[in-house]
Amino acid sequence: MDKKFYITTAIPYVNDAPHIGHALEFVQADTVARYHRLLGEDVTLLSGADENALKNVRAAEQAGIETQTFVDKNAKLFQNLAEKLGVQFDIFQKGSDQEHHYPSSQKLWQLCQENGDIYKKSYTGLYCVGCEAFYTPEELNDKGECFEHPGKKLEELKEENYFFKLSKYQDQLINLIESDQYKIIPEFRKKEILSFLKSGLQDISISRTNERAKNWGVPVPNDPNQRIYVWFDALNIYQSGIGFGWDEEKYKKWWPADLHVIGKGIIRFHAVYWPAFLLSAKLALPKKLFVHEYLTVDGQKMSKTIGNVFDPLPLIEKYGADSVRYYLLARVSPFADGNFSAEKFKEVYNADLANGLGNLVSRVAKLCEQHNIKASTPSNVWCTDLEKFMGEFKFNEAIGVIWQLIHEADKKINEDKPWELSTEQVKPILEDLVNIIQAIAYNLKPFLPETAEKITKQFSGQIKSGPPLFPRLQ
RNA sequence: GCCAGGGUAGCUCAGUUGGUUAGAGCACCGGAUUCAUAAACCGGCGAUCGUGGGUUCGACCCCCACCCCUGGUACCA
Repeated sequence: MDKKFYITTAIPYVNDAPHIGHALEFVQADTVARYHRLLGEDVTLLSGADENALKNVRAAEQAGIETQTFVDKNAKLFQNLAEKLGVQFDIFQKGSDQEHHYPSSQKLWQLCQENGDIYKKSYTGLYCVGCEAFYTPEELNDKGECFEHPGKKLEELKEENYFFKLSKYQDQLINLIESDQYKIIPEFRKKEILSFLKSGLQDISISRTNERAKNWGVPVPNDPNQRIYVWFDALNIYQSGIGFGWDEEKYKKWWPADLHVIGKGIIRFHAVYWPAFLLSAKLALPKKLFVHEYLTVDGQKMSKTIGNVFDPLPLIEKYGADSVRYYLLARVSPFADGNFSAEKFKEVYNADLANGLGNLVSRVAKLCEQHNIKASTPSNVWCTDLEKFMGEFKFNEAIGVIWQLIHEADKKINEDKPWELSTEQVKPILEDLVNIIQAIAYNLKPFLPETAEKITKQFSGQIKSGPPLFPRLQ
């Protein structure tokens, strides 16, 4: 039996189309998944759609269509983006899936309930009728009004909800995270969560009335008047997608998750709420949480009001999935906000892909063609330190190691000047270069799968020159 | 306000336990070359290391103050 590796992306809200930030996360997760497949592990990559959020209901209302139709349509946009990026989701679990996800989430609820961690309590908060949402005082302007509806007074509203005893798990969580039994990467995020945990936890509300939820979402077991609050069921997509509550065999095989990949904005839900729910239900905890940062566009945060939300699809159409993957993996730090700009993209494309990788492959292929070189069987070994960097999620450094090979090969060609030599003299030199190219192709597989495949094909059997992998842009 | 992490060449970043002229890639300029996508290779330009003090024989690296940026500071109901 191969070792299993279960990895997930975050489950995005589907109240809008995906943007370049989603592409970043998809590509990171896919790269890790592909890498583990190459290590010979049995891998499942799950993504999905958080469809039960009230945001979706409102967005559907605005669009004037049924909520279900709306989320189905948007979920497809995310799946389409993944496909266009060469990202292979083995499972895409929808939150509105009544056949599997509903009973699964209700099961989680019941397990927590059996353990005595769910209780009813009334919640009092400031409610904006216009937004149909509660706000905390900090979220309001200096007049105490919400920003969407200035001039409108907020109501103090009271509502009975089910609460989860988060406070009960404070010490256990601190221990689990401190000891890395649930490992949070990078370290500064771990510290941030620990300081949050140590500041003391309050219980959280995990249900809404039907009225507030607009009758949308997973019903609370044995209470027809309430729906499960979206975070409780959205997190459970990680389990409902692999059989929890509907296929125990499957669930047993894959759970716990070996890795959750998420953005910094939702770390609390994944580092605190999620493990607490699982502890309460007496289920195994995920092993690792990798937290990436955000992308800015032209140095600014993406926002609808600024109007700079960047759609990656046209970019993929024009330059190919691997060009976009390369930028996101090699030129965006995994642990710091990265920037995306069209100029920078073009610069990187020309310097690294066209002039670097593409040109090296072209020149070696041509020389091999001229001297009738046949490729030997590739040896498929990882570059020095690549495994180390991958273990630390340093995709940019891992790729840097591959590019080191490219530069060395280019340098060697210039020194050896194979074009001045006879076929007999040049043969060992070219064979050496072919080995290097094959090594580059193999190491590229997790990052640029399509390109790796092309090179592997070109450098097997009789080697011939071909069209440029990455045509230079003017 | 408090907590955490940052401010190093035009841009993105490296800089080990403080120690000779602070590094790399990209961009830019020049040389040389042709196997290659006017690509590769070689060389050059380019940093008072946020500011002001201090410790030390010696600090980008330690201490103090200040300025600026980012994230967190929860029933995101």
